[in-house]
Amino acid sequence: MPRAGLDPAAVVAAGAALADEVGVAQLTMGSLAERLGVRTPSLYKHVGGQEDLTRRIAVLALGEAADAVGRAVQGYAGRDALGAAARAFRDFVLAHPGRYAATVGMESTGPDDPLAAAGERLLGAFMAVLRGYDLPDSETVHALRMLRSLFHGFATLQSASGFRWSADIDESFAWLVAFADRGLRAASRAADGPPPPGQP
Amino acid sequence: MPRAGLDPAAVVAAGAALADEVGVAQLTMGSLAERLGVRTPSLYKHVGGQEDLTRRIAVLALGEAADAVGRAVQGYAGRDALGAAARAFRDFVLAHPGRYAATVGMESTGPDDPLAAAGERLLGAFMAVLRGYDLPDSETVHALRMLRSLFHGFATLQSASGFRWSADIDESFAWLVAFADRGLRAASRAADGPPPPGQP
DNA sequence: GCTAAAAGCTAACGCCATTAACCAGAGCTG
DNA sequence: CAGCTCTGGTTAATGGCGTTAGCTTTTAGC
Repeated sequence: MPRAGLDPAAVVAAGAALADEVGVAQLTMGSLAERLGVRTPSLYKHVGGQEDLTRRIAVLALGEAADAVGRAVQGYAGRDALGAAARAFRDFVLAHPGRYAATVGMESTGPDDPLAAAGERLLGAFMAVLRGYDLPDSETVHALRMLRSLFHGFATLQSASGFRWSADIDESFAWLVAFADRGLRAASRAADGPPPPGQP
Repeated sequence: MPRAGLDPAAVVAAGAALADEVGVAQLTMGSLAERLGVRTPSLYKHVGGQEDLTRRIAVLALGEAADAVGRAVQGYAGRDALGAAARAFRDFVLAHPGRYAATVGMESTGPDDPLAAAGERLLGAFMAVLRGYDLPDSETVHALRMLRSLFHGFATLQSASGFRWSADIDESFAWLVAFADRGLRAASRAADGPPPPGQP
């Protein structure tokens, strides 16, 4: 009975890959064990159970997304940084729909939860983008939430085939990024001069 | 053996209510049957199974959301309509997290799928909002997708307690709506004059 | 080499979704 | 009013999945 040589990281990585292939809802302990050439109960030597497994997959996904966005942003600022970050994030979600889906609805249990740290890193990558638009400090958190909502929403909807109409999705995404860029530049200008009027 | 007097609509309504209480992932046929004072297999006389049940819950949720947004928008235009629609949508998702969660990742099987019709109605409600900003026709679909991504993303993230920091979430939402409004007004102005320059 | 922890296995349990087969009651029909 | 039938309920059974318990074998450290 040769050993398979598994460890938690290998199990989580295989689980994430399988989730990308079949969807996180169809990720079953049995199928993952089969993929790893092992019997189902053996997995419990490495992860606490299904809940723990998807949690670790979510941590992995957030970390990878943070890396991808952070890497894409390097050397760019302003609109270019925003575009690069947006593209990197969306590409990641589309390339890894299962592991990203594992992150939605995942709540961090405490301040020392690795999930919280991974989330912070991803937020930090977007924060770096915002630094290129010199927003008032009071608005940074709002802008961050806006970007997160926008990109998370778009990626989630596209990943779920939520856009029925056949209009070009890449074109919509580019429009959306340009929209966010214009808005952020306007908001940064508002820090210098008077804010844009409420009624044109 | 007195009859419970169930019908598909009653089962779906009870399922949606239960999903709101315990989350769509914990919505089990057994718990729903117990809630209805009936044995589990009896549910199969009214719905085709769990897949069919959550599908019907999603249709119900989309229809209710469309009603709520459509009602909120009545009599308003422009920024007021956008704010009313945004508020109505978010309130709905937060009040009914379970049934809304049933809609994500739900793909309509064909053109005569009731799910498609319900989705169209919700989109139509947001389309009415966009009519207040006279965008070029070519941009309407992009703007629609932007609004959908933005609101879906925000509501989903908040519903999942995804915003860790304590900064006021209502304030962020108001900022986000104002941001979208400014951007849409700029886009409508772009239809008249030249578009805003790429580099300031 | 010996020992002990780690990593695998089989067996068993319980929950859940689903199906089959059966039964009672309500309403229509004669 | 008697009876038939359709409907909405029932119990029983099946199969899949997650999980736990207990055993065994390999590996690593002394």
